[in-house]
Amino acid sequence: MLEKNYNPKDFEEKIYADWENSGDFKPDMRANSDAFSIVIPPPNVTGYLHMGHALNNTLQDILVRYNRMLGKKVLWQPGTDHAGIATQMVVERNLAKEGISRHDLGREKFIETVWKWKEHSGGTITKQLRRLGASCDWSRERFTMDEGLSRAVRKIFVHLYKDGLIYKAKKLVNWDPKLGTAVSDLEVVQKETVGKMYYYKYPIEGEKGEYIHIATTRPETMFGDTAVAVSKDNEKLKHLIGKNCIIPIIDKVIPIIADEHADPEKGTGAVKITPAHDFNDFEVGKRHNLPLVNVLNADATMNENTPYPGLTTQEARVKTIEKLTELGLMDKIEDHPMVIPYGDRSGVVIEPYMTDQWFVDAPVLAKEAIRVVEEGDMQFVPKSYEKTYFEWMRNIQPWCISRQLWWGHQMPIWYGPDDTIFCEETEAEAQAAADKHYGKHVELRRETDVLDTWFSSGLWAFSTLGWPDKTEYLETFYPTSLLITAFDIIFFWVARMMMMSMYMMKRVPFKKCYIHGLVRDEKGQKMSKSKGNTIDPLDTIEKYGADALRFFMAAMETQGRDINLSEARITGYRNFATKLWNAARFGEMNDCFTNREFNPDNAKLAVNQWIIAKAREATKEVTDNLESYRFSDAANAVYQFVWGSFCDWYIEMIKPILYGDNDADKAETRAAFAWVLDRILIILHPFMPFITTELWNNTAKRDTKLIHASWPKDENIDTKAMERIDWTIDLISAVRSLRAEMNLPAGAKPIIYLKDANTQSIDNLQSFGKIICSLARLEKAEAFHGEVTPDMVQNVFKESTLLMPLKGVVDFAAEKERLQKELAGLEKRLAGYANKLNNPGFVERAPAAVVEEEKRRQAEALESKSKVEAALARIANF
RNA sequence: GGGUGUGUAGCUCAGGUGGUUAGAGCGCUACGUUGACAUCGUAGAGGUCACAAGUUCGAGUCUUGUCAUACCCACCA
Repeated sequence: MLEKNYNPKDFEEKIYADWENSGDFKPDMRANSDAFSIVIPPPNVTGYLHMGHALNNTLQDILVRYNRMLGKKVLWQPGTDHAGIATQMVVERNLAKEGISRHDLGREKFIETVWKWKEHSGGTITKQLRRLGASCDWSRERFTMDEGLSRAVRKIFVHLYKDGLIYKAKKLVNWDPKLGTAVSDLEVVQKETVGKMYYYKYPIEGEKGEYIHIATTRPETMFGDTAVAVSKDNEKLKHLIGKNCIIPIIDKVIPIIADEHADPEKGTGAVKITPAHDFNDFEVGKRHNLPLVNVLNADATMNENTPYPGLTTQEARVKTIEKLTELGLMDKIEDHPMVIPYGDRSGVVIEPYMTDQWFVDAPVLAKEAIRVVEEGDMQFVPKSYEKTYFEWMRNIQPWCISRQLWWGHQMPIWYGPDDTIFCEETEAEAQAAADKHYGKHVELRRETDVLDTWFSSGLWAFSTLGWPDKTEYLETFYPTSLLITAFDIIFFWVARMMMMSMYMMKRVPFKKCYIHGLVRDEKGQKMSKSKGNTIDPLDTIEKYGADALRFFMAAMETQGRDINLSEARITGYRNFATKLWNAARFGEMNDCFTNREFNPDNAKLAVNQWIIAKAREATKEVTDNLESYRFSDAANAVYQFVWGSFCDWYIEMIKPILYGDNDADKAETRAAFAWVLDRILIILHPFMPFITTELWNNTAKRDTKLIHASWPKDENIDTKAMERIDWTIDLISAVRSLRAEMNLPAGAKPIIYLKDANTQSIDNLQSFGKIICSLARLEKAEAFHGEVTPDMVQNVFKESTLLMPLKGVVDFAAEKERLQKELAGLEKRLAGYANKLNNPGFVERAPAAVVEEEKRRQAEALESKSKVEAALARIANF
């Protein structure tokens, strides 16, 4: 028995628990069928589900469930990411509340604390994914820091190192002074700000009263200047090339050099060169062999190479300007719009900073990753993201993978007493290598840096399947079929997975990559905690059910576009679920589910043939659209079929049969109803797994669970059966329009005569007369005479020449009088408008808006007039 | 500066290779409690498909340009 009301909270969690406990998400490894696999984009282990996850995982689950029903061996591999920086920050923040820093604890204790915290609050997001209905094989859940995955990380690291593709170098990197670590280019966000441009001058050595004028946004870095550059094409300044100038305050002599980096059009034409604190200057420095002078400490305070050790850059800037002014060297200060780099996690200004770091030779790895996409071994959906990918891959820079953090994969690097590097998978192997190298036992020191989180994420597609071991799962499911992810992660993750897999596995990590957009708020604004416009998907699920949220995501997902969250729309899809629920209850009340013996190809009644054909047509549409990743089209096809065909027409049309007394017709119709409802449950299941399962379980005793029901393919669609009822529906709609147009009272039961009907329509009228009369509320529907083709009949409907004798139903005399009165009124109004608008005084002097309004009213009245005239003409016959 | 999108009904958006009358949901108007459903039904109003030129028998769809808008990358002395 179905409950009267659709209440998803009553069954969603129960149904999920049953799937999980029965192992329904596990692939049947013995099955002799194709494999389909997806690896989940691992959410942060300590994260919470947000709308982006809801979208991402709904799309994955739809395809996973669909492919499972196709009978494939399906694996959806779940897991979480250790999220180095993010997690370390959270734990540090928690410690800070107790007044403890990580340094108080020490590295080992701190990592222990993080693990404890992970155990404690790590399961949240996976529980939330279950609530959404994600049918991942949780028995295979992995974590990027678990032993197996760590082994994979060490192995590939050593491999890359020995191939010369990982190297250590002292380079200028993006330095996050708050976190005290290097970060990659991708982790830096540029923000527009209004800053100041400082213009001042350096005295020329040995030429009293001569100066070179420079401009900078960061005067405090002048103590790190090791040259001033001028273009050799700069007519005004080129005479200074080869001379020296003096950095004021510290009175340091530096050369004036020729370099094309100095654009005569910009600033003063002369550029101070600070190789240790600017990426461009670093390159200039390399070209001219300039020394590097570091002026900052790791926490971005000034160091002892400056007159202001310990001060912040801001404080030092003020002091420097004061001093320059005092020395009479300041020219001017101007407001200057500029872009400043910030750490995307820490939110502080990122400093270019000289340190020893580890790099992956990304330009080399990118080659194969580019080639396989060019050759179509991996395809982006939508295809346009290929360009973004190529653009980035072709201009890729070495990837800085070392982080001066504690939480993460410690690099498998050991140093000997003379700093010789030993890179091995285990400490024992490193020790052995070192002992051999030195010819005696030595003490080794392990590299303290950990790896960028994305290094381990880059291995996700194969490390989760058991690599480096040769496992059955790796054999069966690699390369994975598909990756579904958001566009903002193409560079971070997709690109790195491609590089890592091409390097290590010599195969693509996934054959296709579906990229979706962002979920924004109602107004199209990006959701963010700081704006306070985030909506918790769990709240939405609580209110409307997981099915409604899922269907919303599917229905809104059109390739290449962001989704604006709309509560009204989610409500609409909850209503859709209610509608389906009630339709099922209708079936139950009419005893449709007792006899499940039914062969749809043997249906005799036209309505049943019709709905079966429609159901098959809808199935094909859903199938085709899912195959081409057109989620919205697939969702809309089910929606239209369920609401527009099944509920609006089929149920209405079978009422006379079900309430009638032809037992054979009744039996067939009941069985057909059950068959169609089953079909709906099957094709809707990937989108709304909960309600469909609940209805499946409550409408029959089944041998197969819905989640494993087989997806219908290659069916014969009887278009003839569709046309007959479609014709009938058109006729009923036409009559209904006419009734409304003629203001017929609800109780009126007129007769219609179909003018010039042909044999087909005569036949249709005879077959469906009862249905037509019932749904259009007619006394009788009869054919007129003559030959008319079906599309001409349409025109007949259109022109309203459908004959509808209404004597006795409508008082024509009164109606005529009413219409004539209305016409007279309209004519009077029209005369008024014409009078006004023909008056030059009005047109010239009245405000334009008023004239426009008057014209609009005139047009409106004209339109009404023609309608009334048409109505009068129509009833003139009676 | 380089690149990629977007601009269609009051709102939010669909509209594979050009092809009858451009669609949906919400909102709006009128009617309706007819034995699944008011979380509903019936009917209806509402569009110069941003603008301009071009290709074509035919353009929302293709080309070029303009305007508006969003995002990505790089740089900014």
